[in-house]
Amino acid sequence: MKPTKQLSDYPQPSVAIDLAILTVAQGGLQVLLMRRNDAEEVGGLWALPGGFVHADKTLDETVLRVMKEKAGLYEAHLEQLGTYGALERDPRGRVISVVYFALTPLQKLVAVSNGRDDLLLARIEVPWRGEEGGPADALSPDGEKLQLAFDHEELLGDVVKRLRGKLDYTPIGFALLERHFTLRDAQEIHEAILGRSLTKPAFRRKLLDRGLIRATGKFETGGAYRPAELYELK
Amino acid sequence: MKPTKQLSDYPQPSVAIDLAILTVAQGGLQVLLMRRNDAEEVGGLWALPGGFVHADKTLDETVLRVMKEKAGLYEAHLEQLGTYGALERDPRGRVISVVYFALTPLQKLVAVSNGRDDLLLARIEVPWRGEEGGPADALSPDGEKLQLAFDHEELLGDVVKRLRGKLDYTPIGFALLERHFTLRDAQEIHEAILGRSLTKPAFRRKLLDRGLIRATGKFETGGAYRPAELYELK
DNA sequence: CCAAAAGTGTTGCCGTTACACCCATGT
DNA sequence: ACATGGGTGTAACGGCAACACTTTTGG
Repeated sequence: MKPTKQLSDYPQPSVAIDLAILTVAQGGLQVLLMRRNDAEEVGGLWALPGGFVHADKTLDETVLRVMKEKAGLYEAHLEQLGTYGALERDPRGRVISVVYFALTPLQKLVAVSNGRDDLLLARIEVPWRGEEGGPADALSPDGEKLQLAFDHEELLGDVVKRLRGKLDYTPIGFALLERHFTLRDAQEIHEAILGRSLTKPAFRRKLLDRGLIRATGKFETGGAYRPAELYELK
Repeated sequence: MKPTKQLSDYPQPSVAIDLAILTVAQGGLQVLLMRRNDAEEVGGLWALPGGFVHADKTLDETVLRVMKEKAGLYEAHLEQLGTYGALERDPRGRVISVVYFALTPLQKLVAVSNGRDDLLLARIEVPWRGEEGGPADALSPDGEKLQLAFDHEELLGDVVKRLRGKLDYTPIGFALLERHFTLRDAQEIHEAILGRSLTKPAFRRKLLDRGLIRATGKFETGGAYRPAELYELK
């Protein structure tokens, strides 16, 4: 922050962050989208929340600012995905975006998007399986495909790929659950992210044998039939 | 590229790429360092090659430019690691760096660094094992620890961590070998990256059973004792 | 024939899966 | 009592590691 000296004699790109806020609902991954109100090419399209990185702010500070100002969210599991620098990705000019994703349980998001017509929790649908990648589709609650601004479909595909890849060797999936959860909850989260069903006993033991979670001795209430035990992350 | 409209009313950071060019030699990971000749804080220190991203160049173009101009390398396995945006990481001003790493066989690098006293192939030493992370040390050929400019020690640690993590579920290690290689060559590469020894039969079969490599029918020449068969990546 | 390194066979361990079953609870 | 979902026992499979072993070459 002593801009007395010119660091580069060339015109520089702008730097922004884009943030994919993800949760699981109705058996599938969902992403929080925002309607652009620009008077330009992307006006009216849905897009990931984002914001420019100012010279006196770190990347993390900028992500937190966007998460709070644009989506009303104050904390979540945050992770950097990567940086996208294609020349024409933003029709307004040269913008390089550092992409982050946030994971949070559904309850923290519904309060936010309710009553705002510029925010939408959209279902993510990936047309691919396993190793490959590619763009992902965002679907409105009616089930119609939404056209996203910029390269955000590509980007959303990359987020899902990263998430699936890290799911079974990190505790990342638990960021989508409340502090106390049942094993069924955990399984549903994992199934929603992977897009396939898992066998119950295998899943249970995998979690327990790894020693990442701990039984609390408490049980869920209110449900019909036998209540399941509540667990928590160690 | 129609910068007619102001994208942001705030002062923007500069964007650079930093490139860790890695190879394996003498049983260990090595990185290509460059001596800074600035007249400022970092002058005289060793650092990763880097360069600013101009408004009309993509990130990939910039990485290729740096690799060619600064290190004389024309192709390699290239991968984006992440983006570093701490405020004071560059004492000259606010610079955000997108960090890449390149993997290439030793032979392509020795020709480059020979005869240039501003380039050095430094041994990487990581003071940690397994899951954890942290900064990595760069050692001169004499074995003395080099002080790196900026946050490059931290960054180098992150590169090694990523490399180790991806080593056994991607063919990334083969980027450090020539097109034809023996199984012993491959094992030495893997041992150098992981920093521990592997058992021969297990390693052989792991590679062969996965079907990633193919025997060529040719054999190495010139060595003493029994020649090993040459393999190639499928 | 010997040394050194290439390459193979056998065994056992361990994490994961599949399937069948028992258990606990609310209606 | 019964339906429903929670939770467990057991057996089989497959990847992987360790060890001992055989094979091939140069000297």
